[in-house]
Amino acid sequence: MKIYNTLSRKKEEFVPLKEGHAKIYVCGPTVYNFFHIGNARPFVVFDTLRRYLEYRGYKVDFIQNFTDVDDKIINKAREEGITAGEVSKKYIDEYFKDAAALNIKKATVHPKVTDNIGKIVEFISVLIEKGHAYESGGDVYFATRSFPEYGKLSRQNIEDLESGARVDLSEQKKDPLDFALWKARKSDDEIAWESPWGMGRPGWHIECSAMSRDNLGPTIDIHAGGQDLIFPHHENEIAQSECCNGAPFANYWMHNGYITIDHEKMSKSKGNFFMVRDILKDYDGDVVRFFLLLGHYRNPIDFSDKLMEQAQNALTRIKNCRLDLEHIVANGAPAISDLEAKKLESFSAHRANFIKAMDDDLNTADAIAAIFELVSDINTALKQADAGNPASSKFAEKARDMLLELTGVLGIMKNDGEADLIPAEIEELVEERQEARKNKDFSKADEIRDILKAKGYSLKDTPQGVQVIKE
RNA sequence: GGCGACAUAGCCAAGUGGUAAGGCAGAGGUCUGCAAAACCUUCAUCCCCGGUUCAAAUCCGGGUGUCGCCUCCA
Repeated sequence: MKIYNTLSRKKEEFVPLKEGHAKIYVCGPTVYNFFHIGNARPFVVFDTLRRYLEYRGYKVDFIQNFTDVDDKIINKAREEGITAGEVSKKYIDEYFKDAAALNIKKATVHPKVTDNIGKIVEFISVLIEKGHAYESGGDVYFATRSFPEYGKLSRQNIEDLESGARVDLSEQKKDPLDFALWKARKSDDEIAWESPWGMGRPGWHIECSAMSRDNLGPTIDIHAGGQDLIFPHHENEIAQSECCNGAPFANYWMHNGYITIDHEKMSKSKGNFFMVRDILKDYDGDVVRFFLLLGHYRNPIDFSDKLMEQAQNALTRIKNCRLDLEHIVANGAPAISDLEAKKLESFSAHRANFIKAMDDDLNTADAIAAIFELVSDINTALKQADAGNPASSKFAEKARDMLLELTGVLGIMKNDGEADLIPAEIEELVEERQEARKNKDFSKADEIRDILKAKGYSLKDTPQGVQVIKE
């Protein structure tokens, strides 16, 4: 598979450190609020990367951290009169609820900063010993100029950065480019830990370096996150890790594009954001996920109700196909026909196209197109079968399995197995309607259909009998 | 000022040298008691100007426009 590597600005063949294994670290959320659709994009995109690698037979170690100490968390705790720990615990729980709705798998490990203070302190100590960091008034700073390769990820020239840097006189840096590894406690109510430099807490960048190494070792295969993390966050991580470990930090850097509102970046500071929690009131989680995978992960996606509607309608086409197949699996003809067997064989071309697309830097848009082509072929086959001999259960089962195989890689259709059982009361009404139809009492039949609709069940009259769909 | 991305039909969106995928919406038709779904048909020459080439949406140069990073941010 080819992956676009931000480090080289090229698509490169993915060659893992160890054959058949992939070590991936994704920057996770700072847990002081529900996450918004922009935050959701990397979770969904890189979860899809993980699913795809697993589909291709890789064993994937997937680490996504929680930043559970930070100014924002401390401020939120003060506002609400609770502890920072209570704030982060709450939003970690909420993260898992929304993530589950979006069908995002749990990481292999979700390390938290507060569980790793000792390792972070040790990491910083090594940087000081090696002359890459210095203590100043209880703070510790990374000496940026001690790392000659600084700027290699973001392609920033260190002199240009210097001239553009904002000078903050309140800080005790030796150089404006230096950044904090450890922050001294400023007031007694602030959460803090002991360290060789006094009470304080880790800076933002150092945590990822420390937790990545702790879980995956000094060099990893893929480090991923949003484009806005390229500078300074990921640049700083590289500096810290490579200075400390004396080894390359990550071989591949992947960065997803932004979610925009009216073509402007969605961000918490601009206030133009939509929480996933709120979006889920109007749309299913799989629609949200599908929407995020409709475009290439490196391009921006504009979020709007209109586009969500489009995504919902498109996904419904795939879901309808699946429902139709399930109905035939249960009610189809017993024997598979030669024509059907032939059709099934031809479907493998769609699988091949799907793989080809995903192999090309995770081209989910093309992969989805392959799924739609499969859907079209299935629908056409079912249509043809209607004419003469009815579609068989076996055919429907095989076709459904392939559909679920591909949609499963993208995680766009929840596959909790069995469709919801239809209550006896509903079954009775359906029977009653069938009886009415048989007697050509169509007004009664339509009346019953309306009643069922009101109860949340819609009906389709098919050659294989009536299909009941729970909405 | 430094670095970077993008510009394809009404809308969304693939395609990086060989004559425009896929989806949504729309139009016409088939099927159906009706409905729903589905099926068939239909719907673009790729921001502008130059250049390279037998051949360019695709490469090069120059414009125009939109957006982003350089400050917490996915």
